[in-house]
Parts: sequence; structure tokens; C-alpha cells
Amino acid sequence: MPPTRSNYTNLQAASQAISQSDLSTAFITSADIADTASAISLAQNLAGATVAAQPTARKRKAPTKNVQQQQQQQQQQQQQQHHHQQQQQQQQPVAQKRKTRTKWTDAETNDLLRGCNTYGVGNWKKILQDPQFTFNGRSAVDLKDRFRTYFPDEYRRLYPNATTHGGRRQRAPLPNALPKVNRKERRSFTPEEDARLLEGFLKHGPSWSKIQKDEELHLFERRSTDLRDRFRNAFPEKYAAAGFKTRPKHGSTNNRQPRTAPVETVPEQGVSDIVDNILNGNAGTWGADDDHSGALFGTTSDLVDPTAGAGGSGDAFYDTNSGSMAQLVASNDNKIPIDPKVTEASSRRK
DNA sequence: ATAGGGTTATAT
DNA sequence: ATATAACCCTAT
Repeated sequence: MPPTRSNYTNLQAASQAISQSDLSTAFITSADIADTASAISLAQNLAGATVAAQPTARKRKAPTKNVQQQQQQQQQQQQQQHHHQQQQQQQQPVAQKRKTRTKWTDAETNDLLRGCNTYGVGNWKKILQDPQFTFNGRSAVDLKDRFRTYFPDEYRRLYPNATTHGGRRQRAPLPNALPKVNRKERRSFTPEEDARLLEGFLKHGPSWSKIQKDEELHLFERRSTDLRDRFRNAFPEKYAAAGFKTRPKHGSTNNRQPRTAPVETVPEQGVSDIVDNILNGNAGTWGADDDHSGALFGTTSDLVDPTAGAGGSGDAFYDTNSGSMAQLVASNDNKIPIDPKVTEASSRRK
């Protein structure tokens, strides 16, 4: 264990000091950073030029907390852009410059710690947006990076899988405990899970909680909403064919193909022939996408309930083209099993 | 419970 | 630095 200069031996005491803004006796001593005042003034001077790059603007129905703050930043950016517009237009293309380094002040670092104490390590955005805390044009990633480099031990403790730059520099007197991680750790979906997820979708339709609870599928370790997320990621075309909105690609220059699940790695175990057929594009009896509509495939009431009989006239089905329920009239093409949401809602009210 | 979209960890 | 996967939030 590295030596610690912390005055506190437990989280409670540390938290108290933090909440009382007793920065001088909290975790960071003035000796940790030589010249705070000059660092601050320097940062202030550079502030206009070091506004963190904002993610591409995204609409949201309900505005988040500090809309005002965000708008200010955006305006700042716009003004800058406008100011340099002529030059930039003529001098393009211009390589993106790396953001100028702004040394972290002890005030910032303490705010970061207080923020971690309030929201939990990992909620960088919330910490950043809380007006109670002040940062010199940092981004959420900056906060994370600061925490990771300045408290490598703590970071490794909280994120066993993460890499840290082995604490070559002086590290902070480690906060005796700043636990509180709310975010679950990432677990990649395995090809087997993907296959079972797909099978579940064929079986239950877009009823993720039902898929989640289906014991045959062994997906109970995932939350239903995460299953939806994964399906949206892994099978974007099928997701879209079912009538849902897919996510736009983030970047512009990247034209990578949408990720496809298992494909050739067709699972060795626990995957039904149905899935196998899908993955290999075998139309079989169910004729996958015969009309190239992109719709999953159909006439498959049998897949759900072999006793149900294949789609007689008047039967309800989930129309993959319209993305809604419909009544079967004649054709069985491009239909997948009844949307459980509807049948459940109509049968049993909860 | 879920659709849509925001956020963060991780790989490149 | 950037794109994406896997998380999370929340109005319906």
C-alpha cells in the first residue's frame, strides 16, 4: 500500500469534510499542486479556446437539468466558429488540433471528488453539469481521465478490467473510499446469446421482457431493455423490418457494415434449426424474405404455437412492414408471430 | 414494459 | 480522437 496523506480513515469522515467543502483538509493538499492561482488564471485565459468539443447535437423531448449551461457553451462555440468562419473556409482542410492542455487545479480535483461522492464514480456527466462544481472547460471524458490518472489505485479497484497508466507520477493521497459505482460493468454479448436472442424474437416477437423470462432461452441474466438494445445493435435490419427505428451511425466517414451476429460461427449448442436457418439464409419452409422486403419472415404462427394452425383468415399478426398489428386477410407473406404485447394486453389486464 | 434517445466504457 | 457497444433514463 502506498503511503497516504489522507486525514481520514473512513468514508464517513471523508465525506463529511467533502460536504463541508473543507478542501484544505480533504484529500488534496496545496503541496500537491504548486501554483494553483496561476493555473487558474491560465485556464481562464485559455477558457475560450478550450471549450470541450460537444457531441453532435441531439434532440431530446425532455430537456435535462442544465440546459442553460449547455446552451451557453454552444453559443460560445458558435460565436467562435462564426468569428473564424472566413479564414477556416478558405484554409480548409485543416487538421484538427489537439486540445491545449490545461493543468488540473486542486480546486477542480476536489470538485471532482465531491462530485464522485454525490453522484458516484462514473457519473461524469452529472458531476460536470452540477453547478455546484466548477471545471475549466472539461468534458465528461476529461473527468474520467483525471480520476483514472490521479487515483489509479481507486480506479483499478472500481474497474478491475480497466487499464490505467501505472501511476508513474505522484498520485493523490488516495481517498480512503469513494465507492459507489452505479453503472453495471459491461458484459459483451456472446454469439450464443445473440442466437438465443434471435430465436426469442422469432418466438415472442418484440416482447423483450417475455424473451427475458423464457427459460428456454437462458437470457435471464440480461435485463429486458438490454436485450432490446442488443437486438437493435446486432440485428439492425431485422429490427427495422419489424417496424422499429434503428439508431443512426455516429460518425460520418465510417461506413462499416452493420454488425451481424453469429453468422458462420453458427452456435454448436442450444440453437434451434430455425435460427440456424436464419443465420445461413436458408429459406426452408418459412421462406425468409422471399419478396426482398427485408421483413423477417412469416406464416410462422406455427413457430410460436404448433397447434395454432398457420394463419387463417382473420388471425392477428405482427406486420413487419407496417410495424403494427393487423388482421390476416389472405397472404401469409412477411408476417411474424402475434405481438405478445397485444394479446396480453387484451387478455389479462395488470 | 418499452421506444427513443442520452451516456460512458472500450476498441481502434 | 473517434466510433460503436452496452449501458442508462424516462415519457408513454
